[in-house]
Amino acid sequence: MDKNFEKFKEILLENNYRLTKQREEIFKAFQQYDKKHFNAEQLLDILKKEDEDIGSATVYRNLELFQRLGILKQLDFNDAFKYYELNLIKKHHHHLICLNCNSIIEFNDEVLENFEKKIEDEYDFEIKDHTIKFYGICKNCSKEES
Amino acid sequence: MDKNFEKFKEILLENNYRLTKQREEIFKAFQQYDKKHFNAEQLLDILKKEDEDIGSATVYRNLELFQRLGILKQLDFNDAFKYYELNLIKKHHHHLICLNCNSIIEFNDEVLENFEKKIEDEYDFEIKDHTIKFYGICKNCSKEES
DNA sequence: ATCGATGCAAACCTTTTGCATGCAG
DNA sequence: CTGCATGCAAAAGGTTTGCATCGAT
Repeated sequence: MDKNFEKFKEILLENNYRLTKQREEIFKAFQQYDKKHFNAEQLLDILKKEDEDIGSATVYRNLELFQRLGILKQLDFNDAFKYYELNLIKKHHHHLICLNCNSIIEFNDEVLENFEKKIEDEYDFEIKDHTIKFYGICKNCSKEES
Repeated sequence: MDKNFEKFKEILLENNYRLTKQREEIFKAFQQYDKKHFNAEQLLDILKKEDEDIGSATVYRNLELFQRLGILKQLDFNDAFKYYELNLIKKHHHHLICLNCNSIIEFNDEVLENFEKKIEDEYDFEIKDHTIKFYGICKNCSKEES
C-alpha cells in the first residue's frame, strides 16, 4: 500500500542498515506533514509532540544517513540550519522564497532543463544537480503592503 | 581614480558609519585578490599576512554590515561557512561548483533573465534576487578521472 | 569630547562525537 | 548473540555578544 515506505525500507536494507523504530518515525514525520522542509530542530519538536521522543544525536545521524542514501535531499535557505525534504518520488523542483514572510513556494519548469544542456557544452562541465532559488515578495505579502 | 573605493566610502558615510582603518582593509582585501569569494576565516588569514591583524569580531561585524549596505553579497556553498563577494560593480552571475575539487566557475546568461519574467507572471511573485548553482564535475576533474 | 568601532574573551547555537547501553537481524 | 543504533553529555566549530578601551568625526 504505502509505496514510499516500502521503498524506504528497501533502501535501508539493501545498504545493510537496520530498520529501527526511530528511523521509521523520522521517515513518517516527513510523510505526514504538509510542511515540506524540516530542519533537525523542527523534526525533534514534531517527534516530541507525537510522544516519539528521539535523541537529537539520532536525528542528526539519520538525516545525514538518509541524505546519503537518497531518501532525503538537503536544502539550504541561507540561515543557520540544514533543511531536508523527501526525495523518493518528488519531481525535480525549485523554490520561491518570500523575503517578507519567509514562506516557500515550489515550482518546476522544463525550460531550465534545456538551459542546463547549454551550460554543459559551453563550460565543459558535467552537471549532476542544481539548486535554483528566487527571492522576492509573494502574492500575499504584496497585497498586505499595498 | 578608484571608483569602487569611492563608492564604498560614499555608502558608509551616507549611512552614518565611520570609515575606519579596519573597514578599509577589509574592503581592499576583496578588491585585491583574484579569488572571488571569501569566508571570514579566509579573510582573516589574508589580513594577517598583510600585517593587518584585525580582530575576528570586527571582521564578522563588518561582513554583516557590508552586506546590509549592499557592498558585499552573501553566498552559500552548502558548507559550514558564509561566503561574501564584492557586489558594487559585478555583473549578475552564477556558479558552477565542482563536486570533486570544489572549484567554483562563474557564468552568466541572459536566457535566465527571461525565464525570471515567466516565473513572476505565473506565480504572481515579485522576484528581487536569485541564486542559481549547478553542481557537477569540472573540465579538469573529468580529465583526471578518465 | 562624544559615541560609534574595535578587540578580547566568553557565550551561543547547531551539529558532531565518544562511550556505555539497547535492540534488530 | 553480535555488532550496529541509540541516547546522553561533552566537544566541536563557526559566529555573536558584553564590555572596556580606542579613535573617527
